[in-house]
Amino acid sequence: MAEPATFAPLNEQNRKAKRQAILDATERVFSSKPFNLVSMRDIANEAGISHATIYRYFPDQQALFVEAFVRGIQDILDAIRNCDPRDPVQAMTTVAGLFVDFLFENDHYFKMMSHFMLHGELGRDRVNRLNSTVRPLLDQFEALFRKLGVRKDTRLMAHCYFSSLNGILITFRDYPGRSREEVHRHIKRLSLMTAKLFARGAGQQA
Amino acid sequence: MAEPATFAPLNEQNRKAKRQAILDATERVFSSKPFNLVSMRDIANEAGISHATIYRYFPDQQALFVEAFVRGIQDILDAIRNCDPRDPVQAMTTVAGLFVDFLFENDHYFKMMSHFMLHGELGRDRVNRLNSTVRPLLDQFEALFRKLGVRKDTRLMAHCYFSSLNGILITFRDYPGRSREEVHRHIKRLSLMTAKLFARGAGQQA
DNA sequence: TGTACATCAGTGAACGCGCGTTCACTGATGTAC
DNA sequence: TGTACATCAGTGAACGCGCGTTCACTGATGTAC
Repeated sequence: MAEPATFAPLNEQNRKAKRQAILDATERVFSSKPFNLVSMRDIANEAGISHATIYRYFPDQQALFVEAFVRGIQDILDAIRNCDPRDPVQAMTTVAGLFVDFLFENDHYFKMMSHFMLHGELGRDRVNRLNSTVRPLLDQFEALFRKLGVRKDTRLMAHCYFSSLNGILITFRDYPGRSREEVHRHIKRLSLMTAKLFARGAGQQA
Repeated sequence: MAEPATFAPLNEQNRKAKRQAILDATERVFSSKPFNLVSMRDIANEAGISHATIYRYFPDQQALFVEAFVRGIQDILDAIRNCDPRDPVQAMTTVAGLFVDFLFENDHYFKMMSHFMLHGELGRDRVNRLNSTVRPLLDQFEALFRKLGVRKDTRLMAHCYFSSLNGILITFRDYPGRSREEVHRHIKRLSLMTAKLFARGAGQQA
């Protein structure tokens, strides 16, 4: 009874490492092809395992995708969390830039997010998992508006700001006939314009 | 040579009517189930014809969907076009309300739009067809900003406004655990807040 | 140290499904003479 | 009016494909005695 206990955590570590390896592969596949064409076989192939093996680590495809998303956006969440809030007007545009840049460069996260948002067929638990992942971002936005002097409806404003940036990305990411750089510049311009608008509008409201 | 000419238009009319009937059926199916589950067989079934018949009227599924979308959003485009622009501040919120209400009630159009935006795999011609359908909306927005006194970057502002409203819809339409009415109220509140923000920000810029 | 046994990660093959699209064919309608 | 022919809308069956998931099995590793 004592010995198995010393082995269990080791196996558990092993399992975690394998899970991470599968998530790594998932991420790589996502960056290489359109979201809707990513299959379990692709991911297994990329990870160098059989596709059946994935089901030993994740109950189904949805769970795998949700985990990959949650893990993948931690970096940008941290970056935004660490944004210097002493000059809130400046911080508004910085945050917008970070958000938009990250989701433009790593557009598979964005596609996953949109996919989850558009297809409401996720189970309650998984929706909650996604929501609590995104919540810190809204908290951060809300804190900024408060620093800007807004006293009323700060949460709603955060919602507006968040969805505006989302909207810019989804609406203009496939501008036809424009190069990737042109699209990026356009998106960046729009998001900075929006950031200023919100910063100004918030200041005025206060 | 003379007789066939008198018959041809009649057949052409017939063809048009059939096309419309198929588009009607498409619309009905879209309202009844999630966008990604709509199949050619569903639509044929709803129209009371064989699924093979659809291919006599539309070259492929994409063309059918694009046509259904273009036809379907004409109503809302007209409604927004006829919006009284004499009080531009008021018009900003009215337009936002119309836009959001319509796309919330008829969310299949919204799903189609998002789908087209997310999957850049449409041919150039079809993307252009979609774009020129949406363009009047941007024109209308731009005109409003001009009325509000904005002189610079009016097109960019219209882009911001358009994508903000889009973003609200896509971000909050599947708020988990909220009733349809609650979600609608939330979306409405956010869009009016955004409209005010833009109206104010534009006025200030002027 | 050696042997019998249990566990379990990993797997290739197969299941079952639904899809968009095509094909060969039917039959009604209109044309030519 | 009658007959042979052309056209073409409409169709059910079938094609070909790819998917998520499951299953029965293998083989390596660790355990018990």
